[in-house]
Amino acid sequence: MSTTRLVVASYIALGVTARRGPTTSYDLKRYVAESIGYFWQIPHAQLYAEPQRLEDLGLLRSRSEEGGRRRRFFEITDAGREAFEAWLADPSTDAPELRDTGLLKLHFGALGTPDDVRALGEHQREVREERLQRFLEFEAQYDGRPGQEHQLLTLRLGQAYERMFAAFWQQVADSAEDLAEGRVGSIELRFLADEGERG
Amino acid sequence: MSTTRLVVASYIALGVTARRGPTTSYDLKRYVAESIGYFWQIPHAQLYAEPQRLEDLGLLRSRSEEGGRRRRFFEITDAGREAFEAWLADPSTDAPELRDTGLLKLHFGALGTPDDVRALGEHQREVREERLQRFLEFEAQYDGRPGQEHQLLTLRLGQAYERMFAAFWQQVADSAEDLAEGRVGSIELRFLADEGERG
DNA sequence: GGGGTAACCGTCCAACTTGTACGGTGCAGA
DNA sequence: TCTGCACCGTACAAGTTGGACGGTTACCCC
Repeated sequence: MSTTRLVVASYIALGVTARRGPTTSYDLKRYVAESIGYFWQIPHAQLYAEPQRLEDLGLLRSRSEEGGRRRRFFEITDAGREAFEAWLADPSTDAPELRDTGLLKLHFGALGTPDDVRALGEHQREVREERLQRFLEFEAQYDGRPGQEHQLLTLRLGQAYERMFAAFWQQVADSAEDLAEGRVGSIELRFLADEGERG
Repeated sequence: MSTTRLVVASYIALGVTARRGPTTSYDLKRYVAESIGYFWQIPHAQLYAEPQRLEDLGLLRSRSEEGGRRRRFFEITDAGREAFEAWLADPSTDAPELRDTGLLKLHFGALGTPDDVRALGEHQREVREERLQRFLEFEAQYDGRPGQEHQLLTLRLGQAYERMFAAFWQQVADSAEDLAEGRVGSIELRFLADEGERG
């Protein structure tokens, strides 16, 4: 943490602070848990270390409460806002990662039994449907205040995403036997068939 | 690395070794780079440390070449195979993660300009289409040898996945202005419309 | 055959990250 | 008043990371 390079957690801290005004690390932690955390966990220790570092770099400033909980509020500086906006304006990103142990188990499926694969498919479908359900509920909570449209869009993507995975895993479960017998061709992957015609 | 708990990298080492027979850490590194690595990077240092640890746990055994490169080959033991198969047979998994800086930038899109969002959308669409292209080429390389069906299925999912993201980002680019003016409702997310009717 | 270079193979380690344990404050309800 | 829970933050041991380094073999071109 002694380097001057900004990492993703830095921009989360800057972005949340820019949006919310005075923000404690605890606020940051909750913000992440309730939004970004659903697809990208940040260990909370980092959300305490990072704002400190950003203050040293002049991108945030802080003031602490005198009494009581002595909470420490961070605010974004002009330099911080500039750094954040430069990041936003740069469309390039690191290679996206997808850490899905279920897919890894499927990858190695041939080393197990068809029953393993079917059970995996069914369980993963359930998990994905629960997540979908949660995401649908989140959308209902949106209150239409301006400034949330972009989040809403990521939420919609999340919904589509979970739907796609649920459909995928359902097919995996349905075709576990076929797969084991080498008939991968018979799996149509219907869930993406309509997509193929998009032009 | 002194604990006895197995992590994902452990199962990758066990699985690849089970499938390939005698395997060096370097082989492991290449295997990961050419398959799993496209959605889940494992630092190579871990692929050297992990087999050593697994040998200490009795799940792998090794023998080293005498001369030349003194390569160290690992093989799976019965205990190792058992541990791996138990893992495969367990359909539960850790919460999947999706580390996508592009989505994060979109999340904070309201703090930037519509042009930022459009540029982001266009760039991300390109990136996704390149990945899709690569995945389509991979499929052409499959030789139909048995035992690869499960990988092929994950590859197909990867293709659907990239297609979906490409379509999503295209829409983001197309609707950057609408978004900035609060008209998120006008974004149909066509790319998932057909999905919605799935039972 | 010699020289260059690229792929092969592995180790090391300083810097960084992570999870977990801990310790305290303030509020609300029993 | 007491008890529990949400709030708020720190500390640090253990583990992870990426990049530098160093040697070997195969191959190609001259």
